Amino acid sequence: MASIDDVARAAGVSTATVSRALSGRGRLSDATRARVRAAAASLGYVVSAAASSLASGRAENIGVVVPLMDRWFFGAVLDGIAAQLAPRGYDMTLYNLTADPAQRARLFASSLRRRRVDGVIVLSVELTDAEVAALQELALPVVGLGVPRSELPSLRVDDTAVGRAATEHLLALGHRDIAHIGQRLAAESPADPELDIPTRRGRGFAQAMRDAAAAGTAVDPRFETADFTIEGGRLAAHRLLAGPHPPTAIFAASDEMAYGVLTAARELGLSVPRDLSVIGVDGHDMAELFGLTTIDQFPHAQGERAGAAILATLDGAATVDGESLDAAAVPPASLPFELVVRSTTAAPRA
Amino acid sequence: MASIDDVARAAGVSTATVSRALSGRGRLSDATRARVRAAAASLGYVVSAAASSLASGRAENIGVVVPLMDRWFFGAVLDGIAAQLAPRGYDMTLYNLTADPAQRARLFASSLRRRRVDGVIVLSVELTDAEVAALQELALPVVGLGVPRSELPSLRVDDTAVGRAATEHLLALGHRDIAHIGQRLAAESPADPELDIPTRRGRGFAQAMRDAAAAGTAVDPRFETADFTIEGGRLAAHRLLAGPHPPTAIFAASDEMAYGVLTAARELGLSVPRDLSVIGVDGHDMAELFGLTTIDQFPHAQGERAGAAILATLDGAATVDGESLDAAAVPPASLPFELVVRSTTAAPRA
DNA sequence: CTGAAAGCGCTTACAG
DNA sequence: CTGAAAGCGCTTACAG
Repeated sequence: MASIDDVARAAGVSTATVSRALSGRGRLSDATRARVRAAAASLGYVVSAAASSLASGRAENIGVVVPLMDRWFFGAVLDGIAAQLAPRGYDMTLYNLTADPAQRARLFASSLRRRRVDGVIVLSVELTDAEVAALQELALPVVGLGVPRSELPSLRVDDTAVGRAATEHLLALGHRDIAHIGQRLAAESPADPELDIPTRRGRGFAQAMRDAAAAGTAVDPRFETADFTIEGGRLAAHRLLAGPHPPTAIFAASDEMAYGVLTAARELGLSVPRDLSVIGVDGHDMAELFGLTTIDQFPHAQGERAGAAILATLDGAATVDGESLDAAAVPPASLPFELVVRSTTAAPRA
Repeated sequence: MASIDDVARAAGVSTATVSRALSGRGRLSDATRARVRAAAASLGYVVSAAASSLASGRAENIGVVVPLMDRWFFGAVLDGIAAQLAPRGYDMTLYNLTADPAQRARLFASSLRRRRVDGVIVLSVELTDAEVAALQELALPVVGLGVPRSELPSLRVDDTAVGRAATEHLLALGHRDIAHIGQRLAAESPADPELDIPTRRGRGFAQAMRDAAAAGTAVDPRFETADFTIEGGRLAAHRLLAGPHPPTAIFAASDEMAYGVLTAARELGLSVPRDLSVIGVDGHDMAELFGLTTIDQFPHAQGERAGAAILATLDGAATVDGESLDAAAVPPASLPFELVVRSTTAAPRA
């Protein structure tokens, strides 16, 4: 394995010059640069990550904290992040944040503190105060995606608006008895950014129903709590549809729960959308296959934005040099979403 | 950020002793070890990955090469790998191997050669000869999972047996006109390990049908090629079902293609399994939801095995020290699979 | 069991 | 534009 000394010797320059030629940092004549690069290429020399990182303080690696690896949604986000990082030469190392307290403690107390990464992207996890503090003490750029914490620069879609949009679609079709499967807004509404995603979608639902009532429409909002899995959605739908006065439409806070609702409907012999309208949220891979009406939130594009945001923060930090990290480098703008109407929603039967 | 010197000073020992106490390498009195660990804990000291890696040659990081990030299957595998690596303190960095030649070249020529990882796991990708050579020149342990290359130690399920099992299930139900969607075995059969997964499943299908014919059953095998996406499966099914003499059963080489077949059947007004039986392969997340009969190959467990295999190779390499890497540390045994019968397969109509 | 010291392979002020 | 040299923060023979 060739070292920088081999390249220096082959090109007849110092190792300092090799470093400059290969990294592109510092001025250098074109001829020298070309000669060094040719020597490096012919020797198959590649800079050692450890040595470069130790000397420069740059790891060229981004840590991504993900709550679940085996969900399509996060895979799509990761793909979007990688698409931004790879062309810039950054690697991506994954950290799974489970529910296990020991595992979480290890992640924040050691894994993330080894200086292996230049920045971290945190995906849709609910963090404790101690964890947020640990993240801040990292002295590394952090970008959240759907992380309900105002202390952290975080990209997010306006989930209250998402909840409203889904509900308003059903109201516009003429539904009045509408149920929401997700998370119900608890008594008092805390400071906005602190609400988690499910709760915000639930609030959007409640608001839209309240507005409809205020406008004179006799609505009947219902809530069921579920855990964002297919099975959870299925069970919640059964509870909802078993009653004497079942809803004519269900707004599930995720596409996967909506699939569960579809399953429950089939099990009960209900025809969708004739007997029941169903709408989800995410823009899941298979929503088209199911003909599921949904609010697409473009997860791949979300990943790209998060990747771009962390790189921008890094670039900014590099320029400013030494100054505190600029959280403002992360655009506070809401991420886009879009209602996609397919065949699981229609007007209720007369 | 505390350094090893701070800890040494606080504990009243040399940095060598701190290193030994924290890494657990080398003999050391219990009292000293405890004192050093206490000092490190109270200072919040964590070893720098770069410095440790440069000095020791160990990165405590495994590279995973994946062809697609946004498929459930790979997410499940990654989750299995991470479950093995994390408790051992190993990180996992992801490398997306796309179809883009420039991107692939960059991956093998530089990303993987930065010495950022101690070993690499390669997931279900078809590698060119040059790529296999590049992997071998890495002088790093490599474990393939479903990689059709005899040069690389690779874990795999016996996909020919998988193909046979799926086909035999349909034959046992009484089907005779059976189609396979996947990859057809080309003219001559090359050396076994070099056949890719789709081709091996196709061969299993062909073998089972041939055996049935030899046993006196009048079978009618058909093949359609598709790209392992839902849409590809749907299109292939349409071609198959449009003809004058459509098959009564379809064996799709992946669950996602089977979902496409189910969609096509619905579009054509065919009832499953009354008019058409469908079986897939994978044990996909949503197979249960669809009631899809499938051959489960336990992807999460596959990831765990691959993670354990790479760690075992690393441990072996550490013990043998200097000797060439022991490919035999990877168990050549076939990975398990299992037929899961649900509601998309039944006897054909009389 | 413990320490002094060399060395891992780069990067980057500092000079010129 | 280029080089000599210090230094990044550890680990590990080598001694004792």
